[in-house]
Amino acid sequence: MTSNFEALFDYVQKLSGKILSAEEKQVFIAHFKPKKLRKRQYFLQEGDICKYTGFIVKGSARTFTVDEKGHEHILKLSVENWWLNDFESFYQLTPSRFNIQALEDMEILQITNALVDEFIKPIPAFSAMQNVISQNYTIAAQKRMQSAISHSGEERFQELVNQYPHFLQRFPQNMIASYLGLSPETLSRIRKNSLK
Amino acid sequence: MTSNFEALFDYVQKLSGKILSAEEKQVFIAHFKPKKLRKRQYFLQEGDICKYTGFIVKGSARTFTVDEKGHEHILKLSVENWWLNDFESFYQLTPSRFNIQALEDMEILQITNALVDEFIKPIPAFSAMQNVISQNYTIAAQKRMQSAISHSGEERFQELVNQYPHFLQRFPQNMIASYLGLSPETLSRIRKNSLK
DNA sequence: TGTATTTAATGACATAAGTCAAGTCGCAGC
DNA sequence: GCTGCGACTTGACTTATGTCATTAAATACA
Repeated sequence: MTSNFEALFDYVQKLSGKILSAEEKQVFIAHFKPKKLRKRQYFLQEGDICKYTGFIVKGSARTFTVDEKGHEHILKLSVENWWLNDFESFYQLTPSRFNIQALEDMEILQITNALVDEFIKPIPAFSAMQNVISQNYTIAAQKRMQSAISHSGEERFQELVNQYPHFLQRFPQNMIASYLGLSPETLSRIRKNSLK
Repeated sequence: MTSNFEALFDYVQKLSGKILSAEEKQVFIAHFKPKKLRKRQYFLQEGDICKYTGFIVKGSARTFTVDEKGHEHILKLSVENWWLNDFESFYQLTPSRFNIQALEDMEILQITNALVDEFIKPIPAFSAMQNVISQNYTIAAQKRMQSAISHSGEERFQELVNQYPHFLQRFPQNMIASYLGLSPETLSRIRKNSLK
């Protein structure tokens, strides 16, 4: 049962560059709760407050909105060793504008904001990890934004192929299209043309 | 001369919710260097390493890239009480992919990464401020990204009008267009149509 | 294995946005 | 007070992308 946690420990240690003591690991085990989600099950629904943040041990999920016309727009695709939450709702305890749904059966380790603050943040490796994540995230967000305002759909697709090649195997093409801000038909045509 | 620093002190105190002691203020004054930039002058050029981060006391700037066709794309517009830097280049000391140029005459307070780490980060109010900024930035980046993949040019323009109304007075329309990922002609037509 | 559901491809057409060129306006600098 | 440049608008046209409808293929699952 504890084996679930190895992925989390490895991840924290790798990103922080610090080793977790046996006592610190026990603190993680005491407060993170293992949870399973079935494919299609919702981790969060629009309008709800994101009470938990989850570390993804296995499986994948999408974060998306639904517009007035009923079209879904995927903001984030999440896989193993990423965190699952709506950052804004989780930290500010405000109703979320997003839905988060499992795309495959998932195993996560989840915890509330209050417990993070009280027990987990004081662990130096964890707060160091948070700083690294925050820095990486900022850089990635900037790149994605630059791509969005500067590049065509075809260019954005090529960048995704280069940056996350495994996404193509793992997610249906219509999800990829939505993530890129394209219609499924357009992505289908882009792929057809780029086979030359 | 010290009056320059009041804006910075106010900003740090407001965001962190902590008061700066007289000694801490002296640490800021000792390490941040006032610098003036003339309109059109570059704070950073593509390919250079962003050695400094600057707090904007007065004036404004744009962060942009130039693509193969010679078109400029504005990623960021920065005004008073914002920080001026390329985050990625500044923290990782890698050559920047961006240009940063003054749009008006500017007064900034600048400092190197090394000096921040050694003298400024240890000030509790400053590191608290950094956490708040990082959180706000992440939320803002997520909203902007959602907008980019979900909304039309017209909708993105309306969001900008609501969120940063003063930008319209302050920046030429072609800069706004570039920030929104639109051609100047398209933005001109959007404005014309939305006058109904 | 057969059947239902999801996903992908494609054609025909509509709409959004970009491009190029021309012309106007306003203003900074000589 | 000129002059020239930058900013904005507008029209004509092109290109990219979206929409709708249909069919085919892949997949889930009973």
